[in-house]
Amino acid sequence: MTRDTSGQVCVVSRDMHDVPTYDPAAIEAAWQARWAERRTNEPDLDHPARPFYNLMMFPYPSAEGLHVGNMFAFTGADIHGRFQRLRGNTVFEPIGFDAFGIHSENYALAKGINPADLIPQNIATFRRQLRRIGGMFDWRHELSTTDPPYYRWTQWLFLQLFKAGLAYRKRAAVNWCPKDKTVLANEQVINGHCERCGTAVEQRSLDQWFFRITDYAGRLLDNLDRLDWSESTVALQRNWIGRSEGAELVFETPSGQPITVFTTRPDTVFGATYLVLAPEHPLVDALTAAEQRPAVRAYLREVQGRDVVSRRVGDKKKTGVFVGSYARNPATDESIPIWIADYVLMEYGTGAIMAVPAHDTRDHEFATQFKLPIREVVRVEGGKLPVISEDGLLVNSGQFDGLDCREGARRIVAWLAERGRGARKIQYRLHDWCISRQRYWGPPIPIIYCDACGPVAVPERDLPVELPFIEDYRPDDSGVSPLARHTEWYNVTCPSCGKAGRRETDVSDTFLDSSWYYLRYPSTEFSDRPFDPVRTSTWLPVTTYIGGNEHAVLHLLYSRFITMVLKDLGHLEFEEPFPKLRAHGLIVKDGAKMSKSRGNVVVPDTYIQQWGADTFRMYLMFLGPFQEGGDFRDTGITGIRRFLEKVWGIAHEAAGASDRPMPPDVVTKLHQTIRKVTTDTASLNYNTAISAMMEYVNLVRERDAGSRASLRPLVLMLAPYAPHLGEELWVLLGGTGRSVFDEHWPAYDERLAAASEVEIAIQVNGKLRGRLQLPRGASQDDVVTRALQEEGVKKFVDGNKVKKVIYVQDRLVNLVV
RNA sequence: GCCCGGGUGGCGAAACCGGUAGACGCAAGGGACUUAAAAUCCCUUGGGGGCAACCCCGUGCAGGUUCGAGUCCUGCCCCGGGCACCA
Repeated sequence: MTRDTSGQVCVVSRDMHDVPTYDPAAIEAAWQARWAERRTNEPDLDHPARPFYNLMMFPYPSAEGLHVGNMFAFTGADIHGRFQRLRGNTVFEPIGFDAFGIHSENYALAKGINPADLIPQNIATFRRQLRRIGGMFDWRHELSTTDPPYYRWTQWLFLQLFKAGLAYRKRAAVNWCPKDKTVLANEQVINGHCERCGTAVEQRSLDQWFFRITDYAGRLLDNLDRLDWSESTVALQRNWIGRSEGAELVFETPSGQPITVFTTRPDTVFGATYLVLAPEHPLVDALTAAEQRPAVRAYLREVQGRDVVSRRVGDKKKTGVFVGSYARNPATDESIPIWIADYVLMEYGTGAIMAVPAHDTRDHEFATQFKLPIREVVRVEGGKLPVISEDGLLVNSGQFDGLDCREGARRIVAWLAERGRGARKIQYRLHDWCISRQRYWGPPIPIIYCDACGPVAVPERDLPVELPFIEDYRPDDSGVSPLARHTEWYNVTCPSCGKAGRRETDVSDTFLDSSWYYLRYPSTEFSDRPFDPVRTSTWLPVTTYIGGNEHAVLHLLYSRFITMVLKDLGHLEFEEPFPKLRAHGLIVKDGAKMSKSRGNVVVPDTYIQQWGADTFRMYLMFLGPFQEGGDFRDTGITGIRRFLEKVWGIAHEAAGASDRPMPPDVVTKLHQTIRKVTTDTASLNYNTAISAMMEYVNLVRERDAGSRASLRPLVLMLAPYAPHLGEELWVLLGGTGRSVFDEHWPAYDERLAAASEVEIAIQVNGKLRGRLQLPRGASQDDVVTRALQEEGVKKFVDGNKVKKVIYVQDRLVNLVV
């Protein structure tokens, strides 16, 4: 044993001679330098043999640096890329930084630094860490969403949607902190209070930009069927899009304007005993009777005083007010009262509902509270109101009595449709995408307001609209972005008429930045186009996308939407950017998500310093299944290091010795190992692939069978996991050339992987009673004969007649007596 | 409430299509080497019983299907994640 100067314990091989110390720090630094110098990770993007676009979700460069969760994700994705390269693909593995947004801005605010100064520092740290872990990144194509040459095209993207009528302005409620005088994101509102100062948050109505993603809801949903995605991610998207089948029904009112409601249960219309409008519903004013006006006004004020978040929290007491007028139930022709209540949301359906208190929990609660009539129209045996089930029969429903709910729904909608009082309707839960942020740290929305022309697009030749450096970028009480205070930036001439105009001061959502970055990577060197058509057709859509389910809805849905729009506008030839997506699991610490506020963030740097990047990479992958994640703990990291030391040792011994033939059992094990490591690596089951390599190494050592022939395939399989050691040992075992990653993944021979002897389990009545070592392919008769000679078996057969024999070739025999 | 995961030794986990439960690794205990320790190497390690060969029990719980169930079915319980006054 030796100790090096850093005090680390270094292990020498069991033979003690000629084997140098495994020093990961030195090896890793040397190979990282060689990769850069030899351009090992820079594929020819114009002439790839077999293009393989290996994409991973780019990080937000936080001030804390890469955490273990990021490392886990990037390592798993990098192994995939390196494996695919060894399989003969030309792998493009880019990396970049998602550096705009409220997180950076809030952190900068807290520290009193300008984000324009802070972010480059953070990126430098990330870059250093990403190199240190040995990712196969093509740094030529690095991008940051905060660079003007990038966000120029983010703004261009906005303009394409604007010109296509897919971007529009609408007043919408935002959270407003009256003390900090700023707009808050929903995540910044904790139980109705500002996360910073604790003041109760209010609603404010502001004009905001929206993208019409709801126009694409059906397509976004239907395409999911033909994507090769992790099931968990698909389920999350389905949920989010939230398709509901039902009907829109029309209720006449005395105002002359009918109220349309959406319902998933048109079969219950005979039980609709009142209507409820959202407080923001446009007909509220027209339908309010004179004597109810003060009460309605008071209620609207009360609702306004609440924040956007707690409005949506379900289990609270119902509030509402009667407007003083009545509507006509289209099925019964009865007059039913019209109420307003904030449990009805303007953003979903039509902002109005027919209340069926007998068959909806919320309506039932409301009706009970305000003493409104409850009429049962669905009967279920033994059911107690409110009955929600669709497995019942209609009652109190005129000519539809006795029908089951589903059939009743069809007939009732058809009947109402005939009389112009309703129609079938598919409703989605998805809302249009609000992209405005009344903030500083984002790309300015490229619009100029002109009193004569209205909102005018900034001409594309004038892009980017650069984000000006503003010393004091704190939000103020105007409710608009601090950009408005920069007067020379703010005041411009209208590009259309030349008169005085004003710039849009909102910046766009950071999810817009990340909705197209994968299109940019292969084309970063082109300054005059967002993505080059040839490069794009060569490299896109993305071959494999690996990322976490925290982005299952927003990022992945927005990216799909933007790609569809670009296809419809003729800029792309495909409409799904990520045909294959794999979600990795979450790395937690002590059972909880890592977060700064919990104080359980694990910083990888010290581990890498102590153990080396190769050991740490493999340890993260050995923790559990990549697609499930797990709890981070550092016990056991030593096991991986010991494994790499063993490989190091036998490789050095083999390199110094003359070659000798492999024993037959080692040959068998080698082919079995190649088979298992190949399938497991391909399917991202990295933990079991590593186990298989360990088993192989254990056997090679036990049988003293280290040789070039037995170790070269191992080194090739190990290389994606421990790339620096892979390179080093490849050279040691006689490899020449630029890199081990220019070599070929080892092949296995199915015949050689078949062991000549197998162990067969003997069961009596399904219970294990013995085992037999037999040559592969033994016949049933032979096995049964041999089995019956076994003492342990005889005892349980006990002279009884064997009634039935179940034989599974080379595995098991079961004697039923 | 709805939608996904998951529940297996002291711990992280394996187990092809229903076919020998616990591979691989950690930790722990014992031994070898050493003046000693570390490292390394060897052995033991799901629970219970037995001198032993062996036997019984065991994959969240209760049933079921099957020659055979961690795996399939029915009904529950618990944990993690997502959505949620969505009509």
